[in-house]
Amino acid sequence: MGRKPNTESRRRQIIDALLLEIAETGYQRASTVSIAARAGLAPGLIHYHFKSKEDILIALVEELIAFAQLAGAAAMDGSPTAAGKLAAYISARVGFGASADASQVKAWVGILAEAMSLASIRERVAQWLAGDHALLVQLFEEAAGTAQSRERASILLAAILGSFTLHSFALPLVPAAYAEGQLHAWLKTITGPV
Amino acid sequence: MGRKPNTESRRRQIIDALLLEIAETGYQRASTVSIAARAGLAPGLIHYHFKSKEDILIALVEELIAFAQLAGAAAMDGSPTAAGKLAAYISARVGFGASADASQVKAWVGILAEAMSLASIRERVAQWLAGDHALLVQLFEEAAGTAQSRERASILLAAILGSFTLHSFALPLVPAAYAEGQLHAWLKTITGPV
Amino acid sequence: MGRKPNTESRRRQIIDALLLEIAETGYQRASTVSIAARAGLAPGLIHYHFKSKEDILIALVEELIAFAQLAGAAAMDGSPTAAGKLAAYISARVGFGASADASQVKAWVGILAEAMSLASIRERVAQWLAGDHALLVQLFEEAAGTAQSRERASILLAAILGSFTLHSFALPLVPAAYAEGQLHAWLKTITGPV
Amino acid sequence: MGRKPNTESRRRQIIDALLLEIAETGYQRASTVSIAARAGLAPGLIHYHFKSKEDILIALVEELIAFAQLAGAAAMDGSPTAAGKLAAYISARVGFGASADASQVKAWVGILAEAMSLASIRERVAQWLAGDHALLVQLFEEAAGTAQSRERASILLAAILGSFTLHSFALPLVPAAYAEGQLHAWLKTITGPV
DNA sequence: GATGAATGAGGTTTCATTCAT
DNA sequence: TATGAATGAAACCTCATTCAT
Repeated sequence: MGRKPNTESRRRQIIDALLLEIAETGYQRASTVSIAARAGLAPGLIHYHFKSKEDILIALVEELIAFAQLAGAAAMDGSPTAAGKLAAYISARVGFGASADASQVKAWVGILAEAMSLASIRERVAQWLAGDHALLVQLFEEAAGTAQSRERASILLAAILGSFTLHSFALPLVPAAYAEGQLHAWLKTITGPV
Repeated sequence: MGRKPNTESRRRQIIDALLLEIAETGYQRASTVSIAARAGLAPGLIHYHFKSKEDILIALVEELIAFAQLAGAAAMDGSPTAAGKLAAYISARVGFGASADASQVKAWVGILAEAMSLASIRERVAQWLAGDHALLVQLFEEAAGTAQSRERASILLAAILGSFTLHSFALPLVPAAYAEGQLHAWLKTITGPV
Repeated sequence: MGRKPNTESRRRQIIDALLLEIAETGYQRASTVSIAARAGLAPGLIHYHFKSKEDILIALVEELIAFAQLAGAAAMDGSPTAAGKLAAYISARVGFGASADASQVKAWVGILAEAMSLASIRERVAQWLAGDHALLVQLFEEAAGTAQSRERASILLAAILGSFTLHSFALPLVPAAYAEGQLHAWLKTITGPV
Repeated sequence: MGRKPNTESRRRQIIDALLLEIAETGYQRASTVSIAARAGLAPGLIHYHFKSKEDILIALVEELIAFAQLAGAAAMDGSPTAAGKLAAYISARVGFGASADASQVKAWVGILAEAMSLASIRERVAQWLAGDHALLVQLFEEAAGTAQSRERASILLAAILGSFTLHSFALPLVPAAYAEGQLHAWLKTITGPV
């Protein structure tokens, strides 16, 4: 007796709607009403399932981070060597365009922007970036020695983040899948051929 | 009779105030009142000198682009070779920390974010990026042949943009001036030693 | 077959929860959800047992009035004289701190406040006050003659109500059980020693 | 040149409007829109002159307290003796009905109610009550010795507060100006005839 | 040019009440 | 009876823009 809880599916609906809204218009321009409309829900329902608009964003960020981490871990598991793991990491991060969702990339750009002014988001994203950075530093050390491993990890992270931004601009003369190829080529200059 | 026009200095005051506001809280959270307060002006003056809030942002973007182009041109002028010009371009873009203002970098990140949802800004920034991209393509062709020049120009742009974003997070373990060194090193693997 | 009705106990649960909510945050700030939570019930149950939120308040007021009347009647029954009944009435009303619940006093203050703007509550409370006032007038007439009996009944009622309010502020320098002693002393100046 | 500030008169308009709203419907039921309407102002103007709705209430409380303190001080100044000051204090507080505004009394009842749940108001009112209490204690000590001075100050304060509440109910059989007479009579039983 | 008040649309959030299960 | 989701009407507040002086 009693009604079956459906909070989980509703939360997913709302989070997905926010992702699309961010991809199209950005977090600030996404109103709770527009989010509800896109999710096909009544406006008041948003705040039944989430404490605040910011809370939805936090949930979305958690989900995207979890997704990225799973994808990265799965890709790296296939390679026994540090150099191979680095290559796998690159492919997992910038190998979009084929399977991965274009909206997700755009949403990431919007989230990185929001992180500049929203402390809760900034901290969570910074924590994630720091974790990835530490992982990359370790892999570079194993694959190419201690020297410059922190610098290399940094420029790799920067190039990945920047490729998201550049991708969002959809410049006509920027080739479709340049990032993966270029980063693999750069990696080889450091670790040698796989 | 009449007072001497001070529109130019007032506009500069307002634009500068917006830059700081964007760097600290983002464009959307910067209100016209807060911009005026930071500029030390009365709120009503904002719309006397600018048609709208968006107009201030456009003016700021124009100024930042002009500044970047001047800096880039000045740096590249010193080198006769294409490889040298590429190196100079890199230094001009990511050699911040020493001279350039940290607020400017943060403001760029905020502007890139705003470009995602504000058409006028997106178009202007896209045009600028496209121009730089074309320039880089040409330099890579001169310095290293036709093959992959568009890909190389793209990853370079991405790395530069991403280093702005990463810089804004101020992660503790990211070295201070990694970008210039790493990008120069990468450049040498393509153009050979200068 | 069927379940045994538990409406009465459910109603009591809800009414008790409202009392605590009013004592802590006031009637307006008490939401039906928070009342349900405090009662340990599902939100939907509130409106199964009560037509509206106001209805719960009305029920609570009825209960508190009934409680006060019972206490008063019981106390006065022990005294054969009018002066004794007045003394007993005073003790029944302001002799809190010992047995009576501090929450009840706070709730009364909140209810008196709500009576200012909620007609249904105002009328019920006014009716009760009028009844007590009439009773006090009669007792004062019996105990000290007709003159000023209405005035005396009024100031006594006022002092009792005000002591509730003052009690809620919990001022450090207000003694714990001043009201009973002072009102008894005042009473003696009118009726003479018991 | 430039527009003349009129914030002071606007703030007064808004505060006065809130007083009437509280007297008629209570603080919680007074919406910012209804306050603005009563003041004859546009809704948005409320938040130009006040940070929040609570802020208006705080300003109103400050004004009412200042008014009460002035009235009390003025009245007490006329009497050289402690007993006379006590009598003057009583008249200043409960001598309403003739000149003083009935709305003010009702507003006080609403404010005392709000103090139960709004910390900022509670603290300010408590501070005021504590101040008056201390003053009364001192006067009672001068006029009638140390014994019970705190108890007497307390019951006097309670009777005053309660007479406000009772006044708001406008019970038909409660005489118009009972409080002043009864409290003066009570005072004489303590200090002796003036 | 300059000032600071005024406007009103729109945003997020709360919540009493209803309803499907 | 009971559950918990759903609804939609406010509520408070923000703010770009306009206007009177």
